[in-house]
Amino acid sequence: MYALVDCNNFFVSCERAFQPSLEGRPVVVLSNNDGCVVARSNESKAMGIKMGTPFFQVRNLVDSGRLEVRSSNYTLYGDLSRRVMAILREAAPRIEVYSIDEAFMDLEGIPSERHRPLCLELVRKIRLWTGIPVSIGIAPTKTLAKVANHFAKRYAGYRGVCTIDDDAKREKALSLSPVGDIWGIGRRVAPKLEAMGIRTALDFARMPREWVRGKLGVTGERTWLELQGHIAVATEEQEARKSICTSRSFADLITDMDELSLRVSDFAAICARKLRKEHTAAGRVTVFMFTNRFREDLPQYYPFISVPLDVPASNNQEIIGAALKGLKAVFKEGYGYKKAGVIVDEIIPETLIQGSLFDDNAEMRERENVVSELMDRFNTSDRSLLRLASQRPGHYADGIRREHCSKPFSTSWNDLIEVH
DNA sequence: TCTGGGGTCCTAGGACCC
DNA sequence: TCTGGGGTCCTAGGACCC
Repeated sequence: MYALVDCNNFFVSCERAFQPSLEGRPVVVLSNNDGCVVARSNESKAMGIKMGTPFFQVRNLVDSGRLEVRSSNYTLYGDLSRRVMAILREAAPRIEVYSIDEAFMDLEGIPSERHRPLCLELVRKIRLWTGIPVSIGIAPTKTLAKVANHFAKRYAGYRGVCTIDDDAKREKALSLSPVGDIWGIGRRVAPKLEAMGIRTALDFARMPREWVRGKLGVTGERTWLELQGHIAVATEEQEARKSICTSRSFADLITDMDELSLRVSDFAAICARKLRKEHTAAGRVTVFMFTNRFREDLPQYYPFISVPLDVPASNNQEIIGAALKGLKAVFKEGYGYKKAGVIVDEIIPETLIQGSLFDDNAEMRERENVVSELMDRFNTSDRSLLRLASQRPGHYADGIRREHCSKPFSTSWNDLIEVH
């Protein structure tokens, strides 16, 4: 059996954990650059505010005092996530952190009569120790655990924990779930299924396997199997990521190559830092940029360029150097850039780096690696005290709109350094 | 005026091989 | 005019997730 632990309205709950005045109020948290609504409290959901709503469409509610708003504060959310996951790790032999606010626990080895009491205790403990409310769904497959979690979240009677452990419960739950709510059935496929009269998860589960395979491929077939109670979505060991992307929208359009270079340098430095943190190196650096697609009155340009590295690297000098080389190759004057980003991929463990036959810079690389590691000891994920001259001074979020940001309540080391 | 960011997997088709 | 069959690997794009 699996238990899916999912934090309720996670970003909003993180804000509430340190600002009790938000409790019981309609609250939304915005995406980077204060662009869209990405998290909502139950109260703001009840007001009809949809996920992804552009902020300017609900700003009047904020101005008139009917809605609370916060810019996203990932330092805070990341820290609280880490604390929640730590509690789960103590409770179950194996957990898979699926996203910042969700984890699957493998309940193997725990007697079934203990499942619900254990999970009820976890709900209580996580709330008490971190301030975050969570819901838990228990079922024989991950997809069914997702379904159970929906019910745990929706109906107070479950006290935060819902179990699907027999066929009657399974069919009842599926019959009450719209097909589009199933994990793995997305925006594109759901309308097609509905048009064919498949409206609930149970309708879908009752279609013949071959039909599902033919219409939706192996991924659809896996979802179908999981709804029957057959495990088809495996628990992967946490492997190294295959790509890392750092990108941001800007508060204002950037027209100047030098200004854009500073941003791209920062994005590349953040990517390189993440590589080093995971003890990996990338074989390719990709740079992209976008003009503002909503400004149909302005000329549009969205180049995308990859720069291969002779030898996979993770130091700031090489990653930034490659990114700037790409930027110079595609940058064009006369456009207002709204967003840019850097992707590093072809990632391998640093222990597997092989020198190139034509690499006569091995010694220099070694020095650059040492310099980057030294920088890591002084920098945080928010701010670079040590940086290359091509990067910007100040906070990484400078030039990105964050007008409603709360403090990093649980990780104030940053600010202490600054005060000293 | 204002519209996010970061991932994974699968598949089809092209390049290339024998 | 005629010009096979069967693989693998890579990549771009689509679909999905949070």
